[in-house]
Amino acid sequence: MHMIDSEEWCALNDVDVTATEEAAICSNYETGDVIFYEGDDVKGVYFVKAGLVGVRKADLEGNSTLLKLAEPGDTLGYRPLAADQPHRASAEAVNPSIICFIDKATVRQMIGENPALGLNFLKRAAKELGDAEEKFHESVTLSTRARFAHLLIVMQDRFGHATEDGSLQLTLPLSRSDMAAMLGVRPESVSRVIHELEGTGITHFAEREVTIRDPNSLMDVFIK
Amino acid sequence: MHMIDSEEWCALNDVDVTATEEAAICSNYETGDVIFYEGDDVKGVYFVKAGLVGVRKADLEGNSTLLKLAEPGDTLGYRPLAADQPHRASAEAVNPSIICFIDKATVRQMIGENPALGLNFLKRAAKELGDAEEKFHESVTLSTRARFAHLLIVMQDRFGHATEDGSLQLTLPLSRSDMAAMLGVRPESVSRVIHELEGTGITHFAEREVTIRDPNSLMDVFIK
DNA sequence: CGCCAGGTTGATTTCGCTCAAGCAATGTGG
DNA sequence: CCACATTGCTTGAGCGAAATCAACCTGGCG
Repeated sequence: MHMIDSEEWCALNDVDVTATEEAAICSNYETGDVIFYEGDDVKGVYFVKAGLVGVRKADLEGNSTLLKLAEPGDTLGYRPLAADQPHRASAEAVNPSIICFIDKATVRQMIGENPALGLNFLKRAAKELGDAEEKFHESVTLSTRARFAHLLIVMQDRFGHATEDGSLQLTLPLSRSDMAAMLGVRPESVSRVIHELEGTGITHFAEREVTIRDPNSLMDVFIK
Repeated sequence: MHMIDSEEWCALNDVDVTATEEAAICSNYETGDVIFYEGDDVKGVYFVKAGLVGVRKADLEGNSTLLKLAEPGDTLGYRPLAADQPHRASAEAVNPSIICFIDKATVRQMIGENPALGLNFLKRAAKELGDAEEKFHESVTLSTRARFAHLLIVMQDRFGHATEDGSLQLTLPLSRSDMAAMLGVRPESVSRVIHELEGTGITHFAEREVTIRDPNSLMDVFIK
C-alpha cells in the first residue's frame, strides 16, 4: 500500500512512486492550521493524505470565499505550479489532516519522466475549470436558495450515506459560516434558507446532522 | 509562416505542424454563427485563426452568460477534450472569424508524440482555472460597478490603444448586452453604470468608442 | 459563574432586477 | 422619398432578494 496514491499519481511506476515518497515530507495539521497563503511563491505541491482542507480566497475587507474542499487523494498547489504563478488562494485544514509536501523540483522531474502524470494533471485541471465556470454561471444565475440546495446535494454525494428508508443522511463537514463562504453569501442568509427548507419538510437539520427527507424536491429547489 | 501558431502549438516541430495543418479544416464563420453547442460531444478542437469568438453558457430561462472571449491564437474545445466531457458551453463568432478544426484523433496523436504540447495545455488550463476562480470570487464580492470597471480595464488591455495625452482609448468588441452577459448582470444595469461613470468624468462612452480619461480613478472603482 | 463563539431571528436598507416606456439609428417596402 | 418596423440602448418607477445592523440565544470552557 503506497503513501501517495491517487487519480493523478497512479501514473508513476513503483520506482518513481518510491522516489517521490522519499522526497515527500509529511506533516500533521490541526483544524485551522494554514498550509499556504495567497500570494506565496509555490514551493511544491501538497498531497492530502488524511483529513479535509479548505481552499480560500480573501478580499480586502476580510471577507473570504471558500473555493473548494480537498479530500484525501487530492493534490493542492499543482495549479499555480503548472501556471507558473504564485498561489492565488490559501489553504487551511478544516479537519485535522495529514499532508505530504513534495517540492517542485521533484514534481517537475516526475512529470518530465512520466508524460502520463502531466496528462493526469491536465485532466484534473480541465475538470476543475469546467466546475469553476459552472460555479460562476450559477452564482450569477441562481438564487441563494437554489445554490444552497445544490451545495447540499454535492455534499451528500461526497460526505453522505443512504439510510434504510429512502431518505439521505449527511454530516456536514463545515460550519454555517463556511457554507456561506462556499456560496458567497452571508451566514444569516444560510440560516434563513435552512429555516425555509425545514418549513417545507424537505430536509431536517440538527446541528451538522442533516436528513434529506425528499431528495427529489431538493433537486427541484436546485433547478429553480 | 505557419497557419497554426500559438503559445500552445509552438511545441510542435516542423513535421508535426505540417501534419496537423494537413489534418485541419478551416472555415469562415459570420457574426452569430455557432461553432459548437453546450452538450455536444467533442469532435476535436478549434483553432481561432482570425476574428473573435464568445464562449457562452445558457440557463433554463434562456439567460446566457459570456464566460470568455477567444482571440486569434486561442484554441477552443481543448478543455472538454482533456476532461473527457461533453462541451459544457457553446461557442459563437462575435466577429467574422476563420477557425481551423482539428479532429481529436490528431490532437491526441500530437500530444502523445509531443509531451510538451500536453504541458502547454496544462499551463493554459491552470491559468484559466485561476482566472475562473477569481471571477467567481469577484462575482460574489464586488458590486456591478466594480466588476464593470474591471472588465473595462481588461478590455483596454486586450483591445485598447494609448493616446498622445495620458488617456486610454478602446473600441469595445461587444454590445452592452454582451458586456452584461460577461458580468452576469442585466443590460439595464450596465447602462446605469456607464451613465454613472460618465457623470464622474472618469470615462467617456460614444457607442463602442471608449475613452478612459482617468485610469487611476477607474482602478479605484474596481478595487472598491 | 461569566464570557465568548457560533448561530438564529428580526427590522431596515440597498442594490440590482423587472417591467414599461421612449429614443436614435438602421433597414424595408410601398 | 416617406411611413413604418426593428434593433440596441437608455431611462424611470416599483419591487424583491439579500445585505446590514442589532439583539438575543445556546452551549462550551476558562
